[in-house]
Amino acid sequence: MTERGQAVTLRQVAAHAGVSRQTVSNVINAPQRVDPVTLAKVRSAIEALGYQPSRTARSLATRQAGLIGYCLAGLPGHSLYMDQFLHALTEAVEETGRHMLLFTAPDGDQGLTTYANLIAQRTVDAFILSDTVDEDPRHEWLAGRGVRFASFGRTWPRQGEQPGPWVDVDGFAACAELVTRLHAAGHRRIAFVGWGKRVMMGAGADRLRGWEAGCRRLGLSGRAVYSDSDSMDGAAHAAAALLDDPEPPTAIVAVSDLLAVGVLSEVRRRGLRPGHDVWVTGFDDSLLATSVEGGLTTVRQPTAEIASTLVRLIDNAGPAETGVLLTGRIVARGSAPLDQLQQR
Amino acid sequence: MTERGQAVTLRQVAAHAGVSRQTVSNVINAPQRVDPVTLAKVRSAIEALGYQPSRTARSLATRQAGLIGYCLAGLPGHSLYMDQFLHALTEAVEETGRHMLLFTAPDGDQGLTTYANLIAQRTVDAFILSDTVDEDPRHEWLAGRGVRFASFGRTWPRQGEQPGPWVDVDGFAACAELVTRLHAAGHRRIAFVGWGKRVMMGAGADRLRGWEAGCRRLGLSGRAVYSDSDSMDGAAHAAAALLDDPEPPTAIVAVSDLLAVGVLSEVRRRGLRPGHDVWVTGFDDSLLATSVEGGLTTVRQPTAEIASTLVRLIDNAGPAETGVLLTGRIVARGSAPLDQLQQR
DNA sequence: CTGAAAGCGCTTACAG
DNA sequence: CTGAAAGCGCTTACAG
Repeated sequence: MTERGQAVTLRQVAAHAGVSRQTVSNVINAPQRVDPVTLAKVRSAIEALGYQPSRTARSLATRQAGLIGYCLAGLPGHSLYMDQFLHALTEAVEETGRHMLLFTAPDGDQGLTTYANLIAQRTVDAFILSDTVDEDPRHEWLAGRGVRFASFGRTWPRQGEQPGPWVDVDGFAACAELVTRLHAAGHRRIAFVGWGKRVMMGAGADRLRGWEAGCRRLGLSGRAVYSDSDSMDGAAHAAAALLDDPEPPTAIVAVSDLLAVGVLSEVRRRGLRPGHDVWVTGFDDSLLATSVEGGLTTVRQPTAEIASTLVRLIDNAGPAETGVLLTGRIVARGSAPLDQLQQR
Repeated sequence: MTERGQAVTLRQVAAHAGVSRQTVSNVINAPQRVDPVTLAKVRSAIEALGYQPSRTARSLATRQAGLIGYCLAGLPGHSLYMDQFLHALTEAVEETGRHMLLFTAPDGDQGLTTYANLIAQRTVDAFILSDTVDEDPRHEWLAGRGVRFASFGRTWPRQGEQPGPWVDVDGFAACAELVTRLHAAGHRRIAFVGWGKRVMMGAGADRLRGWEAGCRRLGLSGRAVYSDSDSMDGAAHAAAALLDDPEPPTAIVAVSDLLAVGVLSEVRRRGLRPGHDVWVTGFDDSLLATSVEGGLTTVRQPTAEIASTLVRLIDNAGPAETGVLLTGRIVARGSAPLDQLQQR
């Protein structure tokens, strides 16, 4: 209760309970090897004094920071989804008794310096990587020096294997399934709206290929267009090009929720009704998906599972498990009222 | 280069340089009191070995965790803006040589337990609070036990003073100015779309009152409606009510970017042109603002300044500076092409 | 200006 | 089952 109240220490608990400091430590870290009577005595002393071990002291002794590093992506506003992800990740890390250490890093190799410093100072025990891009240099760099990490997203190396453990959501499968189910609902002209070609890589390309494969399998020849920016407006223009076609699509699969909302607005502006005249789907199940009228049909990422798997992979030193591909679940809403029963 | 390469320690640097460990410490922490020759010698040893002091050991000795705690708000997707804020905050904290420690907490008093534990374990030195709500219990609780913190947002206590240091953006002034400038642009019927009454508090109420005051000052009697949910759809319905009025508004001030985008979509659906037939403004300058066609006129929060001020307040033990009210800047875009020259 | 000593608050083998 | 000893890697006064 005093200003910055002198924290209670192990020593005080020991004195209070009339045992050695050693024993107090055992009560906390290895209670099974402590006599029940002693245990109770020490525990009530801990209770009475409100003792909690100092993380710092413990870290020094155990050589474990108890902190997992996570780099916040550059300014522009990384995907809306990352918000949810970060929350789930923080919870998953906390479940293992550790905490998340947030940091920022400049782009380019400078960024690696930040990772290096964090390791050199032993500030973190491991890293979680996200916002993974094609040929991401971080993975190989970290793996090369034996730093523990797990990546949300693949680096899609042109050759060789994915360096280090990763978790990803199968965008290919999800988009292919979207096509299958739209087809089953009667659609024959199913288009795709993707990110601009320059950023059409990694997850974006994976989703595109899934849509393509879905169409091919059914003998459909849909058209794919690309938004010139990662914005609703860019997607609206892309959708306009699609809808101006003499044979316009009756369904549009968008690579993200944000783009899907842009597509929706173009559909509405033309007096067309989403979910009736034109069906529209997104990806991520971000807050936008429940924010539009009727709701946006989208692919929900298994966020909690992604997070807990990442944390598990970090501790799995062995190369037994190198990658985990999770399944996204289609959530049907008004913008594309897919038959629930047909859901596999 | 070895697996989990044994980190270099002070002792090794001392041996390498042929001085005591003490002197190495001085080179790092008080170089001015070290002989230039020794300094150079030690520094080159540090360089050669790639030494960096262990944060944990240093923390134990200095009794400073070097970590600032920040609680991630509950799931639903706190404001889009919080993303930008978190990034800026992390950078500001890093500039003082510390890092951000992220954590989650259940709602209610349970949440306070998490804060208490973090302090008891001396895991963090201080907290940054955000997502502040009316009568937020955290502030008083922390202040009461002498825990350092700074709050983004006021708690709007019904009586008494704001407990502890805070930083906020003057939503009242920004919305009043919006009204003034819309009026100067010729608008006479300026409406407001706010958050549902249940959440109409804190920042939301502040902005509403600013709009009211702006109207009153000019003798305007605008209508305020509330979205029944924090969604584009809710805002679209609210806007519909407004536009169905026999004397519909020619300008609509929305309490957030998300609601503004909902308003925009309703405007467009009616074949009205934003920025021509109806002017629309938002708040936050989130990524949505540049994502809609023509862009959304909005109020930009001085994010970097908010963040750096918070960090400064944390270290200012003295009660000299209790609160800082910053000014939001109106960013004019297509949805409400306010005269740039008129900007004060 | 430099170094020997004590200490930060724990944990980890290791005796007893 | 319990305790005395050593150590984690630094910093902080304090002699010299």
